[in-house]
Amino acid sequence: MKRGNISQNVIRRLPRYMRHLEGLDAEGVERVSSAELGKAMGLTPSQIRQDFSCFGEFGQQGYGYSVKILLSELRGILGINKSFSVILIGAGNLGHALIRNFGFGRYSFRLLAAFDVDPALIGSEIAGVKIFSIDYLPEFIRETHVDIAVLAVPGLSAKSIANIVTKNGVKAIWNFTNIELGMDNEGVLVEDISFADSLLFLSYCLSESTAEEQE
Amino acid sequence: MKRGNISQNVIRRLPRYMRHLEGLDAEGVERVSSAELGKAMGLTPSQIRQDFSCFGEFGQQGYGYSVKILLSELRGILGINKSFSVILIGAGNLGHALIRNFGFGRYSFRLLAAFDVDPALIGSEIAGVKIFSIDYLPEFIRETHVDIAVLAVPGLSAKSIANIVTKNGVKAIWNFTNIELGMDNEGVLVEDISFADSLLFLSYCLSESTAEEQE
DNA sequence: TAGATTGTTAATCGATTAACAATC
DNA sequence: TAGATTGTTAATCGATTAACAATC
Repeated sequence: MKRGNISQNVIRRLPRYMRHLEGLDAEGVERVSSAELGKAMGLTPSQIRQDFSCFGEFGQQGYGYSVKILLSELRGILGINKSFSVILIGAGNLGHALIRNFGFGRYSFRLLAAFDVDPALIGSEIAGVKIFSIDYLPEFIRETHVDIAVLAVPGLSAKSIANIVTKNGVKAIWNFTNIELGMDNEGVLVEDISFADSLLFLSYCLSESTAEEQE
Repeated sequence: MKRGNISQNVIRRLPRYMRHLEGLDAEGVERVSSAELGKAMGLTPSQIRQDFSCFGEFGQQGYGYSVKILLSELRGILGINKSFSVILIGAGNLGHALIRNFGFGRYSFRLLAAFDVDPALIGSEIAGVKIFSIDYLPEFIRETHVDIAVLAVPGLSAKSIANIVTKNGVKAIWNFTNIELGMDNEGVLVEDISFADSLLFLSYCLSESTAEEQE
């Protein structure tokens, strides 16, 4: 499987493809063409075929794609079969929401533990996930293989915790704080979820559309 | 201000510019050149100047940009001075997190009210925000101008609630559910925050980088 | 004035779309 | 076989980068 210079645009579309195909699979649909999928998702058939062809030949001329086969290929490409291990740092409201409602297991992520500074939380359990003191974090990471650390802490502690986890060998950070960690921690992958950026995009669009109405 | 065909790429960079400039402003920095800003953000000076020039001429030759002026221009462009009104639907863990920790007020969003189905929550207040029964939602929207509805409900009720809010005149939906609303509700803006898509992107990158090591 | 840096035009690069031979 | 649809190559379109005159 020789690849590595596939554009981010393509990769960011893969989870969407997967979700749509899961939907079709759940409905009992067995085959789908790039034309049908494109119509449902608002993409051109060309783009869909180009995207898939970055990774292999998953379809059949004259037939289309088998939903189940394509789904299983996409799962493989996205690394779902690797069952990456995850720890959560910060068990506040957002941390609770992630543990209880996100469903790490749905895509085979293994949520091993959560960490917090609050003595009222330490030692307790949420939906089967134990909450440890953050003091125990470095030791835990050294003793246990952790792929991904979820940062759901206040912005102020983001940088110091990012340092702790990267120093102790975590490979990736899923960053919910509004602090950009990118530059400092070379070698670690960082994926930001910025609520503010997302809402401000909406704000821009609203602002534009109301401005048009007044013209 | 004649514009309207500015690419999404540009617009999605604007909040990042704003945050960096807020940082500089807080440090007391008064001026910044596109070269300095580019270095700090990992962008080319050319791109930064191109981006800004979509909206006007905010700099001075030989000097650069006044941090305060640029910041205020960006705020204007993003619609922050319009103080858009927001309601939150779903006051579970994620809803709590948004009310308590997100800080709608920081960018002048006015969070008017929250809605939920849980009788234990209805009538209570979180950080000054009242929680109403979801039965009251249509009436509330008709009586009060609501720009943005935040959907922090379980996926199953996403579509029906999206219909309710759009029918009653809400202009935009900030969608935290894993349901894509785009196609159905024509005329309403939808911005998705998909936790799963974001984590799966990380999963892909991790998967690739571990594959490389084994070569 | 000389140096610096913008705003903008032109050049390059990459991503999307269209077309079509291959083939199920 | 005939019809349909892929995978891929070529064409187009758009976004980023480079260059430079304008000017503070």
